[in-house]
Amino acid sequence: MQSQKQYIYSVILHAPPHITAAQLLQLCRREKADLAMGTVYRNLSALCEEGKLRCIETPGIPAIYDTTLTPHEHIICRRCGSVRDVQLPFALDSLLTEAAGEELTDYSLTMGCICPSCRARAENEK
Amino acid sequence: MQSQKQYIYSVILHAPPHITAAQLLQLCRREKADLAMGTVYRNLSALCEEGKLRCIETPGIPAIYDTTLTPHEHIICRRCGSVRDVQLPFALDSLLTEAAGEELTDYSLTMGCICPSCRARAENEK
DNA sequence: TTTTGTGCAAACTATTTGCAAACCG
DNA sequence: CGGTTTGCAAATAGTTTGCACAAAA
Repeated sequence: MQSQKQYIYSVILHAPPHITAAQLLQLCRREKADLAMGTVYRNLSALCEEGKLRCIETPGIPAIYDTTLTPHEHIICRRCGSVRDVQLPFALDSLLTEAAGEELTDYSLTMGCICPSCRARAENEK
Repeated sequence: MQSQKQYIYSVILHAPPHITAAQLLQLCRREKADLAMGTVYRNLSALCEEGKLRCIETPGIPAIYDTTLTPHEHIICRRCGSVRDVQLPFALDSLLTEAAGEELTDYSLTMGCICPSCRARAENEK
């Protein structure tokens, strides 16, 4: 039998580009009804450590797993929760390292917005 | 009797500049043994909404409350958890807004490092 | 007396972990 | 057989909330 890790990886590759562990579990369970939450988390962590996934942790909301490995940041709609990639036209980590005056082990950045469609909906409701 | 909110505010003003709700509770309980955790959280939230405090939420670690209101970012030692302010020599929010191409409601940034004293300690243990 | 604040305990959410059974080589 | 992976359930951590009572206005 195919390992759950491989299976989970194949599912996430064909899923929307930003997905939470719970959403992924739901997707997987369509085919494998007895897949356990713990297994999903364990394997997602493993895949992150292998460098096959990125995990975006943002305060207050569930972690989002991302299959895009090239450097980019994220903007999330505070109303509907949708996530969009943002390419910065400069090397943020160098700027931060310089400003901090010491080596960084990591940094975490998330931007918040009200996305265009939520904004439009809000307009309509006025 | 003085409201707990005023009391909590006065304690945090004289406490170390970055403090968690749990640490603050401990401090407060030296004088007021029956202060409740829920009360601390409720009043810290209220003080934040009044703009008297900033709350720095970072994935994986308890929120840190900060009495410094001028714009700055934070770097945290991944080994000992100590927090230090970092002044950026540029306006990050403008850069981010421009890169995102839309208005931001907020952004959250935290840098991680191994602080000098932890680094020194690690050297010694080699 | 109507509103507001408080202590307590329980609830909540996302994630992690211990363990025994299942699987794989 | 012996190490690894899984499902399950319980544990964890930080924070929030419901509620009955106390305080204040």
